[in-house]
Amino acid sequence: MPRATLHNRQDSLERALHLFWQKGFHATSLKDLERTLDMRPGSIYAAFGSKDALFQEALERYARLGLVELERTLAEYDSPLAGLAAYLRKLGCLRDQELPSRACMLVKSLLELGEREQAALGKAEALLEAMEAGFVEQFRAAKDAGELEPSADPVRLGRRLQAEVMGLRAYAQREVDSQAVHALADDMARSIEALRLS
Amino acid sequence: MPRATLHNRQDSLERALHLFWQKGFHATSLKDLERTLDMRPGSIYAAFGSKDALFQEALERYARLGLVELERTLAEYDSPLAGLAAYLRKLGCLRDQELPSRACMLVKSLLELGEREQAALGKAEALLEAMEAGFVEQFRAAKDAGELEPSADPVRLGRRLQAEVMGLRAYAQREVDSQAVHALADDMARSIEALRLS
DNA sequence: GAATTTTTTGAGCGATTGCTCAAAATTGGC
DNA sequence: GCCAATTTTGAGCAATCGCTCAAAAAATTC
Repeated sequence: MPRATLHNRQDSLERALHLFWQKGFHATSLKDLERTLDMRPGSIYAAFGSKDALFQEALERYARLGLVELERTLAEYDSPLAGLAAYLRKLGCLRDQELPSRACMLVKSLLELGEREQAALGKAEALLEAMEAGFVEQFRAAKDAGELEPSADPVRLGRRLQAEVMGLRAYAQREVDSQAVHALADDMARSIEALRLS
Repeated sequence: MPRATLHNRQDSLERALHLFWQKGFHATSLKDLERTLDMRPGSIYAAFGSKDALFQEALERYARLGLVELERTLAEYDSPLAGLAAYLRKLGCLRDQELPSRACMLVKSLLELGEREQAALGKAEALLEAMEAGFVEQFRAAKDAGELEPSADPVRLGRRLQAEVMGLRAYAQREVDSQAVHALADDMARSIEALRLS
């Protein structure tokens, strides 16, 4: 058996994710990828197939890591509602970290991609739906635990939270004071906490 | 004086806005613009200077029309809070109209543009700030009218509403049931109405 | 209708796009 | 050290990108 592979595939994917998340699909050229991955076009195509396919793999990795982060946060709290509130506050602090972008890559893709990138767009939609399903499930758990009033609708609450997260992270992309984003996340977290019965 | 101008500048700008709003900056090519405006490259450049400059003009027109729509809605209600709630519900119905996109063009631009389009990006940020300022002003009016409790902070409320609108319209871009978007907008509107004192 | 002034045209520029593929380089087994 | 297997290379393709500019077309004035 011959020549060991020079580049770690996972590591290359991570670098590509970083680049796509920062610049978006269209603004990222293959030259950019060649530079960032330190790979020549042939190697990139051998490893990932096409720019579009590489982007889709990056999207999936992004969403998987995001879901892990959500579940890790929720696991720290016995109360489902407290977990969601903590998750929102954590999102409000994303701004302080050094990340490719403060906005959600799924939302960036949802807003940027068109019919010509339908496969990737469909993937982004599906991943957003999975995120929303996670929120709904958590609200259902809160209801089962008696944290919510019996008339509460977990589907509507999950949808609302999904929209709030989208809004929070889009807002965070603006060049506003870091404190403003913290306050916004806190306001949203309080709304969740206010749902708690007595 | 010679040759009357063949194309109405305002009309061309409107068509360009339509195209940019739908496809975004990067995915819109000059060939697309030539087709949509029915103008040859030379004419486009004579009229607007560059693709970037045309995009910026389109952004400004978009924001101006959006602000007019907001103020028209608010003017229909004596109560500031009722006006904002009605505005949210109206946004929830955007989906039903035949528009270039359900998402806000300012947010699309905020998430898509990078350093290479800094002028347009800065313009999008400024226009978003103007929108937020409008919300803040409305909450201040609500407070002055005694609709809000004295401890309410119009700046935080305006920021929150801005984020909610961003989230609502990003959510509406998804291929979800139209009824879900209506329900989401209604939930947000109720939150505004719930701020009203007794 | 000739002269003047402005608009419109469209071929085509240099640069960049995503991508291909034959050749070179690199490894392990013998 | 040679062979076989696999990866990596990078010149370069066809297409498209945003854009330019000399020439053609059109409208007004006299």
